[in-house]
Amino acid sequence: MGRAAASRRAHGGSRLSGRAGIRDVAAAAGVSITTVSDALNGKGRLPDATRSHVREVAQRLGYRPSAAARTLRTGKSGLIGLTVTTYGEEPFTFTEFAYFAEMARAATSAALARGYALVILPATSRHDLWSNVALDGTVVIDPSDEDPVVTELVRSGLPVVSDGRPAGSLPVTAWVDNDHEEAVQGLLDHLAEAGARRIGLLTGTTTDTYTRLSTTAYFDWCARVGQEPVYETYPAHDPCAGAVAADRLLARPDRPDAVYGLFDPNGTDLLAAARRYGLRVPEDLLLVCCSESSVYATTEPPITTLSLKPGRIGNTVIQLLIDAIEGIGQDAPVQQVMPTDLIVRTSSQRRPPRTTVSAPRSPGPGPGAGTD
Amino acid sequence: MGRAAASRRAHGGSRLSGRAGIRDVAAAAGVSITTVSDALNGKGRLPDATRSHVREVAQRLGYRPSAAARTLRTGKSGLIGLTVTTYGEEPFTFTEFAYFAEMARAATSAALARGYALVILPATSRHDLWSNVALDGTVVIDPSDEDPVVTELVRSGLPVVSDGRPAGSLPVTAWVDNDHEEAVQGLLDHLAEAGARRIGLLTGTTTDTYTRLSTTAYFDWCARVGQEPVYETYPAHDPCAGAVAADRLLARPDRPDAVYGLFDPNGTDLLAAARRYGLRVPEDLLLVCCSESSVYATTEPPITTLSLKPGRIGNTVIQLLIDAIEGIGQDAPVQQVMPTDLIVRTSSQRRPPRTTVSAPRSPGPGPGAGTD
DNA sequence: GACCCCAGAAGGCACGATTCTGCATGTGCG
DNA sequence: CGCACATGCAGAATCGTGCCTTCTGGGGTC
Repeated sequence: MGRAAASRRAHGGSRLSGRAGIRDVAAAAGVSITTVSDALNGKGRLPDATRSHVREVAQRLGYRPSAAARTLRTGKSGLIGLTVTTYGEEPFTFTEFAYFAEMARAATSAALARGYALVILPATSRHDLWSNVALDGTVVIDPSDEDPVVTELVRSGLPVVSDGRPAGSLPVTAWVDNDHEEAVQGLLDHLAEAGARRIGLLTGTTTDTYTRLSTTAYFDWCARVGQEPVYETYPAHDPCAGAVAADRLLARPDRPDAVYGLFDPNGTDLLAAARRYGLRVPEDLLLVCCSESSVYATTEPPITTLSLKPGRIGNTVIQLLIDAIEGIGQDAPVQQVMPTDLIVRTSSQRRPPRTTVSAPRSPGPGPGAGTD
Repeated sequence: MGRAAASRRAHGGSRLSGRAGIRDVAAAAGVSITTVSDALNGKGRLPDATRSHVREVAQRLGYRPSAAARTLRTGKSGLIGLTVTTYGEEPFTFTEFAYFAEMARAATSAALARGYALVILPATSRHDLWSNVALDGTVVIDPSDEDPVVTELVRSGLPVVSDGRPAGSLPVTAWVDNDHEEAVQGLLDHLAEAGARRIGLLTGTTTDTYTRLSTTAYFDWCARVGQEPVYETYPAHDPCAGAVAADRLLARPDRPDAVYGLFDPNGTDLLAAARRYGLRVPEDLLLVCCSESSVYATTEPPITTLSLKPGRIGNTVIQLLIDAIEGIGQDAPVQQVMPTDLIVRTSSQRRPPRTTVSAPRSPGPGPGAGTD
């Protein structure tokens, strides 16, 4: 008892710390600390009268439980890491493309709805930073081959869900990805149906799975239909290099009559290159690029885009991760393949469906904000 | 002593908890907990031999200090909230525009360099979420009038630095903003010099300071040069409404011969509207919009943009916030105004500087990734 | 020889919440 | 009337680390 009394005296009520603690609430409500905790968390067996009384006192004192103390005790922080792999030497290319922005938006929203918050953590950050924040789990976007950070995370026992198939044998808890093979094949079929005889590819030099799978699918399709591959590569993190590569592709002697660009800015790059060479789109050149940007609805001409539906991916990734954190649905499949969406516009149709230009951003199945 | 022994026995070494704690390191190194803590944090007075020995043992055991315990003890979590105000009823429009993306990128990078991580927290999230994460400070992007979340944060004693002047008398710790008056006036002068007689404005219905200051600057400029204001407003969070408003503006009987669009997508919107009405850019219509997107370098024609330099803003905001958190430089000015950058392209020049189209994305003073 | 000083290391409290254990008090039933 | 049982609540251990305080020798000085 002597120790308890000394301890209480040392606290000195709510004078020392600016904010009210659970002890202050207990004292003000005339109950014990246990009762306050139980009343606020709905845990113990208390009559409604006590419960509401405690809640009211806590509200009046402006009591906010300490996140650090709760995390220390329960072992759960309610924080999810959002790891963005950096490309090359670039300091941090988060949201370089609209994909990341939309994916992060959906992930944040989904996490918030289940009571979690997202912490942005680039993969290149030093390890001491990772240990400086208590995470319940991590989302990894496009993990590269044998990412040391991911390996470290998994070894420390944290659930890790990746956006994109993990390369190599990265032991992630679960992953979500698009069906890139089907997407590329369907898109190439679409171009061939529109009259393309030789389809070119603008792709990247990076080794992430998206680039590799899409490029492989292109080669497979070429082999199947008996076309010689026509492609140019460039480091995807360098926007200037993309414009140069687009130029190279259209300057080739075996110039393609249709091009698919793997990265977001390729659409405008290819359009500018086509103008330089006097190629009309879609009459002389069919164009498709993978992008989430809405600018391609209003370019001249509007450009057909392949949407990876990053919103749906971000949402799914978060659901899987939180399920793993909370230990529910462990028997569910740990990998999930999601469809893509080809938004057909003028640039990939030899005969435009209408001669007059359509109304601006018609409310049809356009690139509207699909929040599902 | 009896209590200590019982306590140590209850722990049972590193069996119970999967990860090694500081006690395990102390036991393995044959020293006390205090010595381990001092050795790893470089705090006490220890010979280098002991220090390196402890470090080696900790390394061998894979010891990672508990972030929660450290936060509880020190009161500092190393986490900074990144608050994004939501527009209207939209669930969460984070990175709707390239501005947010670039600003968040720079802020993340700057915070990381000083040992902090960013937590994404929409302003509409319920209060219980805010108390669920221990923050050392918060960045608020474009706080609206008397934002309840900001008021709550400031009252809880946390440093709050806002991107954009706080509306009303929001008592933020510091703020950073562009010189919007000067930017708009300089831009309108530029258009007038290019031959514009009647300059229109495409602006928003929201009450954030950016919109208000820019619109006011437009009205002031009009009053000064004796031009009747010609403007259309629309809810900035709705991309479709932007296209419609652009259409409205060009359909007016007093059609302007130059337009400034306050928001990122306005450039393509106005370009599309001009095409619909058969207006040539820049011959019949001069165009400028505020945007950080690089697509305007390759549109037909390339569009002059006003860059707010979000990277610099994000970096400055973080520096100010961390300075306030760590209590250094309190006598420094708590508000900082930063210049903007007008990137002049074809759309605002009556006489293009060269008759031939320039090379793609020339390495000149273009919208390159200025990371400073 | 007594005294002080100081490097080096250990002891133990406290951060603020959760939660297990357990006591006191009503209530139903044999 | 007594025992089993549910209810309402308090005490105290505990999470893992930081740091304030204390202890212990060994060497130097008067």
